[in-house]
This record gives sequence, C-alpha cells and structure tokens, in this order.
Amino acid sequence: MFKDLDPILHSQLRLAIVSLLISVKEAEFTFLKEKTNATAGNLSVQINKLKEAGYIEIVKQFKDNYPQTICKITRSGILAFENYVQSLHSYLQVTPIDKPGIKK
Amino acid sequence: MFKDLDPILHSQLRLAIVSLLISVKEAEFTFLKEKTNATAGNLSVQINKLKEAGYIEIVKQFKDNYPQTICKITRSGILAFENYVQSLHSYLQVTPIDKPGIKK
DNA sequence: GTAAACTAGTTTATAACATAAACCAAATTT
DNA sequence: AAATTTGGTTTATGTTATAAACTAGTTTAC
Repeated sequence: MFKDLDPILHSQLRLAIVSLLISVKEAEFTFLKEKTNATAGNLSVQINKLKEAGYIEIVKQFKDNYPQTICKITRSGILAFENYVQSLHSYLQVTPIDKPGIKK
Repeated sequence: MFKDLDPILHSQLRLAIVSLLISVKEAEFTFLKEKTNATAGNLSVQINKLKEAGYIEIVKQFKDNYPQTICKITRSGILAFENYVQSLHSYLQVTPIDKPGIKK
C-alpha cells in the first residue's frame, strides 16, 4: 500500500540538498546554504549524514585562502532520490471520493 | 526556491493517514492500523497530532460492545494535504544535467 | 600592528519527534 | 474464573533537526 520512505531523504533540508546536487552536479557549501536557507550548522550536519549514507561526496580544499567545501552527488545518491520519489507516489496518488479540496 | 513542507504532514505515518482519509473520508482506528502497518501506540499518538492540527476529526463511540475510534478528514486537512503536495513539487522538479539515474 | 569584523565552517546542547513497550479496561473464550 | 483478545492510551527511550556557541583563520580599519 504505502512504500517506506528512505529516512535519509525524508528530511526537508537533505532532500533539498540532494535535489540541488542532482541539478548542478557539484556545489559549494555556501551555495547550498544560500539556496536552502539553512543555517551553517544544520547544513554541516546534514551533508555529513548524506556523505555517511554514500549519497554525496565531500571534498575539502582551500580557495583564495579560505576553506572550501564542495559537494557532489553520487550514483547511489541519484538512485536513492529516484527511488524516494517513486515511493512518495504511493502517498500522493489518492483516489478521492470527492475531487480533493475544491468544493464539496 | 524550495517551499517549506508542513511539518505535520512531513511524517511518513501522518502522511499515510491523511492520504487514506482523503480517499475513504472516514475510517476506523483498526482500519488505519492495518493499512499503514503502524503500531497501535504510534497510531494513537499520530492521529491525536492530526486532530490537534485540525486536519482530522476523531469520534469515539462503542460498536458491538467494543470501543471504536473513527477518524475523518476535515476541510482544513484536505487543503493542507494539497498544499503539501504542491510544495513537494519544488523538491522533485529537478532539471538535471544528465537525465537522473538511468545511464550516464 | 592590533583590534574588530568577517568567512567558512564544526561541535554541542536542546527541544521535538517517532517508536516500541508497558499498561489499562472491558469483552470473550476456554 | 483464568487466560486471551480487543481496542486502544500512556510512558520511556532513542533518534532528529535545529540553533547557539565555538574554532580557526582572514581581511579591514584604525
């Protein structure tokens, strides 16, 4: 009936990160922070969870004297995202008695 | 960029409950328990959260000598669900550089 | 040249959440 | 009448998400 939702991706911020990384392939920490409106601390924690899950790769380097953290989606991350979206459908494809919402 | 996801609905079990209630309009506790594979305790907690959010109504009565808990979606619950689904789209409509997943 | 402010993060503390386990009250079965 | 089942609720515990505090260094202003 309802498929389980990957708990790694069923998080607003992590889903946004993965969504972004699928479209851009590679992004700086600061880019992700701006696009997601996350706090730095939260972002730091969440990209590490994604890394531990194997969904992204993290490369740390220096750029113009400053530390720079680059994130990249992995093959496994792409597959997990696609699978998550598929599973979500089982919750959204509702066959309502009334057309949902709009007018009784 | 990314729309906020209603935290009441961004929960696997609560989303499943609301999804069900939209399709059936009214359901018994035991029906929800079977369909969602939730434990009774968890279901009890989560339907109360949905009630407190005003997304469902709960009616307690007796049927054939046994207590019976009936859940019904509210107008507000339907709207919240529709809104949640809309917001979700902002995370899923990705414009990937490569077609996501399937082959490089 | 040093104090103040800023960049780019990480770590830690706290509050909210999900869940299972334990419990309750009554009904039914043996 | 003891054991089991129904239909739940409450409580305890571990997991999450988040903000706040902190680290380490850089740049700017005086």
